[in-house]
Amino acid sequence: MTQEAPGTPPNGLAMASSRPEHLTEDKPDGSTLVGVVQRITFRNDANGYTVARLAVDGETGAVWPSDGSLPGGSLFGPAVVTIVGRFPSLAVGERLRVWGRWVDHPQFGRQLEVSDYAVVAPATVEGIRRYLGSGLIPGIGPVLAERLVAHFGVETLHVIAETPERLLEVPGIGPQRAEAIAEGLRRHQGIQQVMVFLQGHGISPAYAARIYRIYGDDTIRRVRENPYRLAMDIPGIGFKTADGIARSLGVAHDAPERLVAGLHHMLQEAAERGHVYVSRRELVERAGEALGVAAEALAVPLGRLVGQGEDVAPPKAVAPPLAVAEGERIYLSSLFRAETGLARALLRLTEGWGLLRELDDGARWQAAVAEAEQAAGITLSPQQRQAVLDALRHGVLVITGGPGTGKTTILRVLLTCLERAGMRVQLASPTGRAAQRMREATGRPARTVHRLLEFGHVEGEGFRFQRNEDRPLAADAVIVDEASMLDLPLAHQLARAIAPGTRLILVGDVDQLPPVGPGYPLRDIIASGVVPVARLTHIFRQAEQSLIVSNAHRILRGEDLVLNRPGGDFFFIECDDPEQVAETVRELNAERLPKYLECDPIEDVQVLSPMRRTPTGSERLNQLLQAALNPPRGDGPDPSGGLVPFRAGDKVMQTRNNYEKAVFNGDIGRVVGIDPETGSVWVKYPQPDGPQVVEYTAGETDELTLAYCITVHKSQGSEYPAVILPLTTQHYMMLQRNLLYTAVTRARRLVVIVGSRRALRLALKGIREEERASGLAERLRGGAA
DNA sequence: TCACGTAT
Repeated sequence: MTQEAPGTPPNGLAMASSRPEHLTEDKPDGSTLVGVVQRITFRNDANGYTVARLAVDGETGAVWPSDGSLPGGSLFGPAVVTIVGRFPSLAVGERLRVWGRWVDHPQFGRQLEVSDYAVVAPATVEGIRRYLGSGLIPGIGPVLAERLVAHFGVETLHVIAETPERLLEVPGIGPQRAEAIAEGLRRHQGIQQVMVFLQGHGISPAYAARIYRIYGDDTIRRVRENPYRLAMDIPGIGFKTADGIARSLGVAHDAPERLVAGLHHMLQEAAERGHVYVSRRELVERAGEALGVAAEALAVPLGRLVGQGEDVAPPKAVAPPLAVAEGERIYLSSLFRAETGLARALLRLTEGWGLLRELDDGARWQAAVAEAEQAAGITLSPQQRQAVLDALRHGVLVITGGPGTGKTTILRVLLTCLERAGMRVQLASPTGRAAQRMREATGRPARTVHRLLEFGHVEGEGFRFQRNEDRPLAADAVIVDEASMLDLPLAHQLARAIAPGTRLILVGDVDQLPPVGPGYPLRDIIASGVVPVARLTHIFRQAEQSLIVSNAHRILRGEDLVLNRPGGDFFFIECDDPEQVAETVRELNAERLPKYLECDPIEDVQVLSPMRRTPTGSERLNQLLQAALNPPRGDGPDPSGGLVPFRAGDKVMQTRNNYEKAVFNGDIGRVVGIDPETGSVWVKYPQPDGPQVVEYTAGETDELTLAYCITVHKSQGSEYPAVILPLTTQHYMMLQRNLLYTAVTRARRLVVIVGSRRALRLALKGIREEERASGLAERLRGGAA
């Protein structure tokens, strides 16, 4: 005999309210049952799909199959039925009310397909014991559950929820334990309720859990209030998901919050493509199309997005507007702040230095440079010497030039000069690997810009940069290499952390690939004409007649390339079929190039692909090249039994910075050993002071990928004797001048492009190239912020 | 599912 708690039980455990509220108590077309979960037969944690056995209560208004047949059980005992459906979390012992439809499964017989369910308070001692002991409630296991139930009986749940202090009556439970138990139960019930609600609107359990972690018990209220907040607050949920939830909640197609969120989403999408702002007209047109509303309907929402027109909806809280309108340009607020802040900081850094230049005829520094050259055993060209002098005499300087123009040489002399003058210098770069190269080139410590600015977790504030105008970097000069990789937000963080009086020197090649994030500050700073720029054009490294060098310049100008000159260093093999391209790449790498250059096919040849996927992408080519260049030895089974995805001898690349191992994203090495027992892998990396062998445990090998072929993006900042570049029209999206330029300039001795003429032409024309919208150059010229 | 960086 069971008694279902009448109405809403005193402890609030009956969870009728946990059901999506749009559902009525009984569905006319289905069945409803109440029972205790006996056993979980099957469960898929990824989507919550569960098959369980439910021991059905006697008189709870159960609706049985209309043909009168009893599903399972007997006429006399409690019926045990199979229920099937999606349950975000379910524990043995839980008491459920389920709604659903009877189906006859060919293999498993009659079962209830559950469309909705609610957790009901377990009302029997046994039910409560099983529920609490299920392990689903943090802090309570079977033993403790037993003790609690033995003491409080059917009142147990009521006691925990309402008068947790009474838990102290149970021997062995102290105040802390009592608190933990109450909290555990409350939390579990909260999660249950939220899970059911979110599930009802088509959100996967994984996301539901994430949402609950952030919104807590406030979840249902907040999601109902404005589902579009999810897109902003929950990582991984974008506008599209939020829009789906909104639709399910019945939010109108032209509801103001939908349109505001849609506009915001368009701005974010533009930022992902590198744009700092979007013109009002383009924003409204594109958003109108995407949202399926007339452009005119967006005028008011746009006003609300930029913080105007509070009359539309009274502000609920004093939240800063998401966007800023400046004339016809609409910015995301964060990017507007970054752009104006960067301009202001740079202008402030350049101020006051003019006076120094006038007072100082430069003689003092000229002498210092000459001394430094001597000390370093380097003779600079006049162009290079001028760059060093400019760096010493200006607040901000850009040094830009392509590969081989001597940026590293300048860096060394400049550093010597500054240090001899007793100045403190800080070296940094946007990537860990570039910082590592800087360390090697200068013999001085160099860090990522993030580490320089002490990016890290601050209690109660999340992640942020801890160096800023209030706590600037202690240095007389900050030198940043590979500055083309700085995006607008990072450049802003950097500039604001530099005190007036500290020199900022940005070194980079502005023709390489644009940064990952929005904006292209190095390009804009140069274009503004406000900051002195030292342009290095003279190429020392490669012979004048090198086609690699001259073709690199042709690429930048969009001109046709000079190809296949006998004895030359720049070849094009025409090939239209992607499969044939892949085969040609393999043959070149494995056979022809090693012979032609008398070099090692793995160490000295690097295949670069514009993409990862496609038949000529890095993933496929890696498989092909691994088989060709490092075939399995012997024909026995893989000695590691498939535990290790690599073979001894494989060329591999580290894919994220690992300071503990001192290996950085983009480092390439060779597998020198594998332990088939433990799955450990040893990789040898070349280092200036001799190769280093690094151990990876089985769990760490996911930091590595095969590197016979890598993407052009990953190759940025590296050089190789020979480069092979597959180029097909399947790479359409990626065919840009910067990409071709970057790929080609990675090669010291030889470049071979394999692909279609059309693809090459597309890349030269930069057909897909989109100028990044940015107002930084104008702002710098305007002199104001 | 274009590609790419940083941080715990």
